[in-house]
Amino acid sequence: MKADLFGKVLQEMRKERHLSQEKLAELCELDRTYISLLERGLRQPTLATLFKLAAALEINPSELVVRVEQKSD
Amino acid sequence: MKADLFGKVLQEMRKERHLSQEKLAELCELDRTYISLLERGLRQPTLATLFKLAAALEINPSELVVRVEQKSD
DNA sequence: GTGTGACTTAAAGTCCGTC
DNA sequence: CGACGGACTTTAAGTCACA
Repeated sequence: MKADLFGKVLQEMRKERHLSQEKLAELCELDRTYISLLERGLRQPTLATLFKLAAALEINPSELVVRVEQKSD
Repeated sequence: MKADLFGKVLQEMRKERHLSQEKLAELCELDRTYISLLERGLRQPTLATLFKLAAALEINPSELVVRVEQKSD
């Protein structure tokens, strides 16, 4: 599992929903720049952060993980 | 999402496979005491750790998360 | 609207051990 | 075999000024 896979998935999901990093950050109550760090693969989320992000994206946390798995192939 | 849900799922999955904490730790190259901390809900895994654990349990990472989601209900 | 570096604090994760 | 503790190192969490 490459370190930046999650970030790419996150960015894709965010853009599919036409959200800015700023707006997403607001929705999940995280810092804008932290979203940026995640998308660039400079941070790996904890499970708790994954759940927050999934909630903001209105998706099941497991669905987010599925997308990461698919990218692993 | 309660803090100890993941730990319970992890312990269930481990026991289903008749693995000791020590053996699981060896399989995923994590510390023996850390598995214990996870199962007791005193630590939350990062995404990378989730993938390691899932690999050792021979399950998809997303399946692990699904189990956590189910417990949330 | 985002990238980036620097930073502090909290938590992840290790290693030693005892019971 | 697992709970638990202490001391430790590494990394995530969370924020900031600035480009």
